[in-house]
Amino acid sequence: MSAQPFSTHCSHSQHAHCSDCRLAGICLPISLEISDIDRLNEIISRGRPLQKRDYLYRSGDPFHSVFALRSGAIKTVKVTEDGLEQVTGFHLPGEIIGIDGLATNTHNNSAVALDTSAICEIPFHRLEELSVRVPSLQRRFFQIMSKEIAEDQALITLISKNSAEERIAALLLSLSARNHNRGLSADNFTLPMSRADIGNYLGLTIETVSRIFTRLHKNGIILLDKKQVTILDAARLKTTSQAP
Amino acid sequence: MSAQPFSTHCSHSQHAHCSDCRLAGICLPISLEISDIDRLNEIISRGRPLQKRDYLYRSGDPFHSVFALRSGAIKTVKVTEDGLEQVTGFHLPGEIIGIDGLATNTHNNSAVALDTSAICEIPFHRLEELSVRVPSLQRRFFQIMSKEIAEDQALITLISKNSAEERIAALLLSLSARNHNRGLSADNFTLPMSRADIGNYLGLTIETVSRIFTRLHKNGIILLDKKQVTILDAARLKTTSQAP
DNA sequence: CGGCGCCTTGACTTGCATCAAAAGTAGTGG
DNA sequence: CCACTACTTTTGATGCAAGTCAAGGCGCCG
Repeated sequence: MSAQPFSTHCSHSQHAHCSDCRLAGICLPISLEISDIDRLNEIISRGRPLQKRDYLYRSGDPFHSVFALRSGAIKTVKVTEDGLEQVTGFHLPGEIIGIDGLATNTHNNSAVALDTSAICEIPFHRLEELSVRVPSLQRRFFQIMSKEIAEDQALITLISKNSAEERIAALLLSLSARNHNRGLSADNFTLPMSRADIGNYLGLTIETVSRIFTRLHKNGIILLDKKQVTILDAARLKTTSQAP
Repeated sequence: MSAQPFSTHCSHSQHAHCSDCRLAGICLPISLEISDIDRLNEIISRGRPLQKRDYLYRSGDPFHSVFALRSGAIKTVKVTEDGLEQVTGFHLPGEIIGIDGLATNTHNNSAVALDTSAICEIPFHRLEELSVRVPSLQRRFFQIMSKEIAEDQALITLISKNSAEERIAALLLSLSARNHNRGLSADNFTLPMSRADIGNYLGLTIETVSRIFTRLHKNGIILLDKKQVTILDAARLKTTSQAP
């Protein structure tokens, strides 16, 4: 379609190829052969970027695709019967979103952009076809689902067994590790979400979140300017994340 | 092997057939054709019952089967790095346990009998083979996995947004509904788990669990004798389970 | 009978929520 | 570019739900 060369490394490009993507090492193509990556690439469509607050999908939407996040950040949200929102996860580039709709053919979460976000859309029926020929892709899929379960269970444990300070320290460490995993700085990154989102996710009020941040700051463990976090003492952050 | 006829309805029998099982309507065979149930039945093995406190599998065990609970009750437990236990679910007859090991080929939860429990073991590689010929079985499997995700997310919401009283009321209603679904009384049942298990599951201390039970009792909402629960006022239990 | 789990009850403490208000930041339009 | 409004974050003061500590009851089994 475009004369733009495939070799671009701009993560917002709508014309990249999976094998060129900076995130190939952590995204869906993990452990695929080059030729399989080509086939995967063919079924992926790259739409326009989402703006902050845009929905990628809404609870109740019919399920026909899963999505890979190329840049930006996404939160997934579950709305309860009584209208409360529960943030169930924050998603960074290289992560796969949307398998939640697989069973019922309907998404039962909503996914919202926290920032301008570039997305790869992967039609699920094509992925299923491809899975038949590429067993490692099928396995990769089960991995993603059960990673979701493991993360949810880790969050249950975090919320029910840890103090406010421990929960926030754990979240910072998780974001740090995931940034590091993407080849970015482990000690210096931007929080893509609001304090309200953090509070909602961790079962705390926004006031408590704020107070804990200033406490961590005063203790010389982190530096905090607006949404920019610098981890000054990762070791101490680790210890404060652990239950006594 | 045995001369015992297949028509037995005793749930502890090691010689039942899926199509005879009282739980056929809610267990794995849901929506299968008779002939498919036969094929499913052939790959299921029914071992001796587990005794209270016996492990069905332990975290770290190699994954080769999923299990259907025929009678009794099972809790699933996740052990964190720092050695704390988190109860992640209670499982009643007709429910499927053990898919958590699918991705890594290793169970990352443990499953413990809360009571004498009869189990059907379903070797996963045989199930996969059968799935190829029986698409509805494959779909059923995805359903089970994503039901697990939905339940975990519901628990996250419950713990992070609801008071102690609301959490316990919600648990009682869940147990009630699941009993009813099995054709048993919705208003009168036995708690298979200890107060400590309930507290662990809901993120509460055992003292709080006990106090809430006596409060619900004093308010005339439930009757409680040891582990025997009678729901006197289901409507009021429902309202106390909801956030204000 | 005595010892050991499990559960209940009471008195006290505390971490976090709530309420309230100010300070900081962003978005909009004249 | 600044003024105006609206949202987000911080900070402080106060109250309460649930945790902690401690003691006693009850059923169970050797």
